[in-house]
Amino acid sequence: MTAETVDLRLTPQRRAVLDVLRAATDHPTAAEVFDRVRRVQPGIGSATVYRTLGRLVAAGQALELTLDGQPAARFDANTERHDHLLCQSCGAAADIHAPLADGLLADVAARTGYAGLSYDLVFHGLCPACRASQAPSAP
Amino acid sequence: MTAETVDLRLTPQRRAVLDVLRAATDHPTAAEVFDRVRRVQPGIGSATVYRTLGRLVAAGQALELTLDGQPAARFDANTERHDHLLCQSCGAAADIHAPLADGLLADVAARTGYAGLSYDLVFHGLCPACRASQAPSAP
DNA sequence: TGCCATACTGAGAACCGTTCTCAACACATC
DNA sequence: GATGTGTTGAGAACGGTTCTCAGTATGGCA
Repeated sequence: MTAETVDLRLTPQRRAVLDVLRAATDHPTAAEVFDRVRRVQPGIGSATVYRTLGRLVAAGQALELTLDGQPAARFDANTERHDHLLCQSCGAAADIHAPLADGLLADVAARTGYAGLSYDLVFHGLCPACRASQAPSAP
Repeated sequence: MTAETVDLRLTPQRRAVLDVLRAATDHPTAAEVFDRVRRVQPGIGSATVYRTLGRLVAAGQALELTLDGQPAARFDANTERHDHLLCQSCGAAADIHAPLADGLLADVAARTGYAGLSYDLVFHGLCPACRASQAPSAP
């Protein structure tokens, strides 16, 4: 099935949420998605946005990320296998590819007896902009 | 400093929270910690438990984990570098060591310009018990 | 075209985990 | 004992999310 062939009725509200998510590169929270969707669908309610995000995640059309220390979930329309990089200072979240060593997943499965293993890998650090702004200046 | 030398006054309430956390192997939520602490300190309030957990995390005496799809944070008194394994069916969380390939962190830092990188690695799968209970039985 | 069953919507209440506020208390120091 | 500081417990408040429900839109069918 193509990315368009969602297993749910594609109402204008749902299309708007999907469009906002696909246009976003900053891993918006549900509240941010709601905000952006309201610009094109002013009458939409927050329940609809939450419901739609949940459906999209369930249908594999979006990913939900819960990042340490952040109360609100973030959403990502990039459903390709990828990892995340999080700035501890400004909270920015970026996508990155940092595949695990070959065999690590199989090794973990063999050691633990778990089946159908997948993983989430999140890097934490200080982004270049925050490094620059926090660098100690000469006195 | 030793594990006992916490940078805060060690009141009976704080000791009880720390004891509960150290005795736990199941990554309890704050509510679960509260529940267990109340068995030994019946008068303790939830605010004290949340405050203490926050202090312990800030002091490096405990780790806070926020796991995808679970609204409540979980706590872990094992502050050694380790990863986690999460059962998608029963929600059990286990500790595991699955170190990243040498140089991956440096590679990510070099590629992205981020500094002071650390990471969280969480595996998802079906634990042996859930596998057994969900195995299709012959008709 | 009209009817029906079903799915979807928006508003707001409810819920849950967490944090805040504040008066009372405990403790160390003098 | 007086003082200052940090801690406590109760409960209110908060933010994010889900639930409820009446109204509406949609698709299938005759």
